[in-house]
Amino acid sequence: MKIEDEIKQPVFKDNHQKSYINLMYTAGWLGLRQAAVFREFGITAPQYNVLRILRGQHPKPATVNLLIERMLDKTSNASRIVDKLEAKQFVTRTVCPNNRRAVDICITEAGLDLLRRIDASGLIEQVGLRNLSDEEAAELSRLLDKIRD
Amino acid sequence: MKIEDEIKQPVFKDNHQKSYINLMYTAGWLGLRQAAVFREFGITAPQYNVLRILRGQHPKPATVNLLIERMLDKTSNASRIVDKLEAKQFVTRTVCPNNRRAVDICITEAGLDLLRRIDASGLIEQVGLRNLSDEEAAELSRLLDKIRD
DNA sequence: TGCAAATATATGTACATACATTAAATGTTG
DNA sequence: CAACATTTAATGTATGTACATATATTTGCA
Repeated sequence: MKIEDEIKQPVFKDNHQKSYINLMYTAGWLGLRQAAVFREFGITAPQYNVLRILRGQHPKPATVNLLIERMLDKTSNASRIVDKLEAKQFVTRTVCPNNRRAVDICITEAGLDLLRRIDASGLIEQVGLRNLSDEEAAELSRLLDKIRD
Repeated sequence: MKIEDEIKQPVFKDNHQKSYINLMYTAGWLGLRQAAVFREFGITAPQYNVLRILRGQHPKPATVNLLIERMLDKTSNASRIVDKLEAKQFVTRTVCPNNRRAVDICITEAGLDLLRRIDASGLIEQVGLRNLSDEEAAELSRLLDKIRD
């Protein structure tokens, strides 16, 4: 459905405004679908993103700083997301021996297993941009990079 | 900056995954900048969106249902956003006489004035997609519509 | 050495989001 | 018309977001 119909706004000031609104709307639309998948597995999207970063580091630990650097939403509160994952025993948190200000965060076997099950389900791909061709996906990424220049 | 560098992830599974992550990241990036503008005027982005919808209806009232239909994030809690706007006296809320389940929400003169000041500041345009040409903005919107098909 | 600045993380507060539930008013139908 | 279903909005709870502030540790340097 076109964005005009989705939000029942028949006319926009210009293509820039229309595209901006479409971008924010579509990100929310995708986020909702993604969240529904994660909910089946008992986590949220930010928690999933943190787990993926930790898997990328495994078996090395990550610090909160490293998580913030790599998270999609850089200003989100990594500490509290780690709190939730720790409560579910998907990560461990230990004071870093070399630098006692920092905290070493590691994904547990249960965390790795959860990611494996999510990957194996194939549900993530179904929520993605499967309607776009490879070329269209590349062009979209190019335009998005340009927005942030 | 390219998305690979923004989140320090040098390689993606495919263009679809890269583009998906880029979309979510860019929406957050734009949202942060937009929020900074609204903060200067004492409101948040969802509150601004509700005020714009109400201005579009003015002088007719809107119901909570109408707001939900037209909001960018359809699942957000329109009731509580209206609470905040009412506390700042940018909207009024009165029980609808024809249907006492519903609530008539109207933008006040102070609300209209706030929107005028935000528009006049030109700050919104500065946060938008000014790096894209008109054709690129149109192409982006087309791709986004296709994602949601 | 000692003290200020920088670093790393955690916490507090206000707001928003997501979803389930509740409460009141209205519609429907046997 | 009475019982039940539907509609409309508000509320409860858990999580996340944005930013300011606090706390502990380390570093730099006078």
